[in-house]
Amino acid sequence: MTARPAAQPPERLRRLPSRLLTRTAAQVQRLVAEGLGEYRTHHYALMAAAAELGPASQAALGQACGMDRSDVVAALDDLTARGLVRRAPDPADRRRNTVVLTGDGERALHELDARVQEVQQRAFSPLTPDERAVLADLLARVNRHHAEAE
Amino acid sequence: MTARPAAQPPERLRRLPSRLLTRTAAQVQRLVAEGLGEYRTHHYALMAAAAELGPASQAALGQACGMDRSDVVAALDDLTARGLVRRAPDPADRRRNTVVLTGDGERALHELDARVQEVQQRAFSPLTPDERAVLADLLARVNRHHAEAE
DNA sequence: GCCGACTGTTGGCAGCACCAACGAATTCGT
DNA sequence: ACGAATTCGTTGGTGCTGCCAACAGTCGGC
Repeated sequence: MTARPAAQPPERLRRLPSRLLTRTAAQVQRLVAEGLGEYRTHHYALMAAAAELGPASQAALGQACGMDRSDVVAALDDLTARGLVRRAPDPADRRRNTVVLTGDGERALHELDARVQEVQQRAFSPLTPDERAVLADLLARVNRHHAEAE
Repeated sequence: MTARPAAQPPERLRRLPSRLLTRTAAQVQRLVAEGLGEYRTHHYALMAAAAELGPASQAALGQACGMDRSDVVAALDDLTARGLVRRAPDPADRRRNTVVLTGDGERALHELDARVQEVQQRAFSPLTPDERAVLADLLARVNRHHAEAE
């Protein structure tokens, strides 16, 4: 070993809040992905939305999850293929598909809920409960500020 | 207008710290990307590393920026094509390329520094300076925790 | 001198976030 | 009532970021 210079990130990057934010998000996202196993975040988001909204159109689900219509299609294709969700044309508005969670879908969602909660613990384990709350609050305010501006 | 149901995200997602983190990061990242204009974050990171490390190998730059060797190659290809960086074989170790910032590169970096700083202001504008410091500290601790575990 | 490790390079993949266009269906404006 | 504008699902792309595998050339330790 030739006495590595420690390879510290450049000063400008180390002090850059946006970088800290995106890199930490990437680390946590990686943990989440591992926790979700065979599912993607899109799958979990849509199942959660379907469970809470009840029968809803794809557009409604997409809007609730903040995802693009085309990505909703792809994710629902996966979920229907696994029998976790049913897509049926809405008789009241034939443009729409009514999406509902199947029994298997509900079971899968509960399972994922557990896995996701477990990951939250590990992801933010360096912080006390109070600190986690502070972090969530600060992030929520930043998030909201940028979301409000459409 | 037909009284939109507000399309609030599902409860489970709204309360999910990891989601808050990743979505906020995405919002901020978008601002950064706009601020960087014709450059990517990789470009800025590498130029910053090159400026602070002085003449260095691609491997050293990549390690400093936490990016993959292959991505370093691609980004440096862009930067050399724009004349912002020079790649020369290291006579002391012919495996390596010595990378240095050109005059144009330094000027471009200064310009980007300014743009990036301006973006930080806008990105975290809902927070007071104290709160920004708290946020940075919390993120840094989470970040460090996951980084230490290799 | 050999073998293992490192370097740059190529080429690939996955996830997430987008965007454009299209046909079918519905709603709005008048 | 009827044409225009809008909505919905779908298809098929794009870009950025973060990876990984393989390979040839080079170097270091033994």
